[in-house]
Amino acid sequence: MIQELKDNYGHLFEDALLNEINQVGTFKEVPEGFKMMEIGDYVKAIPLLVSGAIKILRQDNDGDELLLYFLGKGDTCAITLSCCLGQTKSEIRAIAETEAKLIMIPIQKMEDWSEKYKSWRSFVFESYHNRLNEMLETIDSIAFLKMDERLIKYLKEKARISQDKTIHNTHQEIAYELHTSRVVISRLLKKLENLGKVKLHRNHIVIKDI
Amino acid sequence: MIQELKDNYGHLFEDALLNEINQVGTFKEVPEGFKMMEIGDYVKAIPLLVSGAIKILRQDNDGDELLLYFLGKGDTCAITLSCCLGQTKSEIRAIAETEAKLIMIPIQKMEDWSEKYKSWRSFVFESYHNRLNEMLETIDSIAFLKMDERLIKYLKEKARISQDKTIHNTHQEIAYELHTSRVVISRLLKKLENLGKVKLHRNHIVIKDI
DNA sequence: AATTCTCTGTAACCAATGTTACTGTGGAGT
DNA sequence: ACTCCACAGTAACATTGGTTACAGAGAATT
Repeated sequence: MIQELKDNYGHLFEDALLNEINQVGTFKEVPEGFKMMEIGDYVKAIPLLVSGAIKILRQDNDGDELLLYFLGKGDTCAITLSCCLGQTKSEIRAIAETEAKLIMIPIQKMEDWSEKYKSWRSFVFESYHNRLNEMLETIDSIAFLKMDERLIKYLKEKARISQDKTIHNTHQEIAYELHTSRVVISRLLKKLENLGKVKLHRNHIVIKDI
Repeated sequence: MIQELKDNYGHLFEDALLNEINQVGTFKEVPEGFKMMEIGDYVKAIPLLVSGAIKILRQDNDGDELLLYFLGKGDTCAITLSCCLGQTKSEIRAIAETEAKLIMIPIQKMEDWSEKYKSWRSFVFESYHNRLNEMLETIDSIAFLKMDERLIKYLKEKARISQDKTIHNTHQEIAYELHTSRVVISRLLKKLENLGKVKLHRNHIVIKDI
């Protein structure tokens, strides 16, 4: 039995299912920044995240990016599930935000387990539920918040998901994820620094009190 | 057998399931503008839409609204499914965009059918898939499009879903759904009229060529 | 016909955000 | 030490969208 499997999903899945996962799943470790899925890719396996974090990005026709949300341990990617079932192309890009460990499940098992295991069905539905809610959160942020509020929310979320009060990104990188320009981010960050909420450095930002 | 059920879902569900739906489902007809679900409501039944259209709205803490998407015939509300399973409150508001006919399914059947019927599982997963994609579309619109493009998209979508080239709304109502102000909408609509794309009237807008 | 109300058109102004351009600075590499 | 380069700070300006204010046009009511 893969230890990480038991630790992270033991309370969710019944033993028979855990055993099956153990048999057909493959363990995978990816470094920070690893591109796990690109827009247009076909999905061949369902990832169960056991440690680390993954960021999910959307891109428009002009190549403009936007961060949708982060996945943490115990999460799976509902959009991936969705793609698997429909055999459709990915609509999103997934990149490892930190180094991450995953168990990959071949998609053929999906239908099989959905019939056999109540706990698997619950897990899949729960995942969809969580992801729909994340999407609603994202929509709220874009539609109802101003850029300064979005930036604060972004910094908080990033610190939470990576468990690190220091954000290791340039202003440009943050600008990409929030779909705005570098100058705007620099401007707002400087304001936050003047308010004592962050401390700015070259290539990283330390969160003080937000 | 409810005729609308067979017409709309006959090709999707196996006969045994159709029979069960027929037995436990209740037929419901609602007028245009009927509020089918409010934020904070608990969901007691899953709606299968057989005719008409429903709009799904999001609201922030200040009461500001935003249209998420429309549901058409053959659709069900994935957010509702999601709420049913988690027994959580609704995060959205649902209002009949046109008069609509529905079949309401008690939520207890959900788990039952998920185990028994492959076609039901497929339907549920398909619904989630569609709704996630609608949400992505919505995010694209808000994040990447300017207000004039969003307005055009909105008018098109509204005409399509109601099968009517005439939009029966005031500028104020459109402004609410796009989360902007009446003046902005009036301004942009007038531009579209000058371009020959629409014809403006009191209380309604005729789409010419967009 | 006079009154009232809602809807629309428009101007003037303001705030937020995006763009362009230039500067300085620290670190990496030579 | 010198050069190069990515990164950050900042000013000046443009654009988009939001706000306020007011006028006129229908439609409904009295």
